[in-house]
Amino acid sequence: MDDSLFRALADPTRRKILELLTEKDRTAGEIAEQFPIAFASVSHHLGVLKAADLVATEREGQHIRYRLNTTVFQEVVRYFMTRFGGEGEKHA
Amino acid sequence: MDDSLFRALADPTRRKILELLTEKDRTAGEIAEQFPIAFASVSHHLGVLKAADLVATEREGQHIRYRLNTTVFQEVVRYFMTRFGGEGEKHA
DNA sequence: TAGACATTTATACAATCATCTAAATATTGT
DNA sequence: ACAATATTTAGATGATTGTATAAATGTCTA
Repeated sequence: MDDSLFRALADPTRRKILELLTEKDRTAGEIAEQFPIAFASVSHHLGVLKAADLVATEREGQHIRYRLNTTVFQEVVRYFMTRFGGEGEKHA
Repeated sequence: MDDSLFRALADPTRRKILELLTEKDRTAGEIAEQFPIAFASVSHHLGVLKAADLVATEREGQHIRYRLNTTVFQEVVRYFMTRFGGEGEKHA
């Protein structure tokens, strides 16, 4: 379980980005316009998420489309369940 | 899902502390001696974990005993499963 | 190839953070 | 009450981080 993963999750803007990507894949611009900060700042956040392997990208002409890497989230869930797991998730 | 929770999890020393507490409850001193940093620094980390409600404390004479707050971990697991969940946890 | 659009990279800066040492607080035993 | 032990709090410092603006890169279309 890489350190970059938890650091990436520590920022609320990045978590919001991940939630946006839950709904559907989006381009960098579509993501950026959801936030009151500069495009370049969002791009930086996207870079952090990508470095943590939480998202993947694909170029689509001028645009770059981002999508969740769900595999990594499964690893996160597994991390918490195995280490601190307890019994809170049985029914899901 | 509080921001302090994710920020608390972002530091590797704090995650290690949590893993130590998985094995058994421990006093601040027992925890601190596991790390190469100053006791005061560990105490600071413990404060962060407590502020995030990831651990709870109980005074025992001169010592202060720390224990995991497993309820919060269940919330973390639920957070990931509901938002990004997918199917990675079915069999656990 | 030039210009427009989409995105990232470079650079700078203020804020936050992890750590340290020293001082303060709390408890116990003499 | 005093000294010893356990732990936290205060204050300082260097490193990291989130954000901004400006410049660079990549892609499309005329």
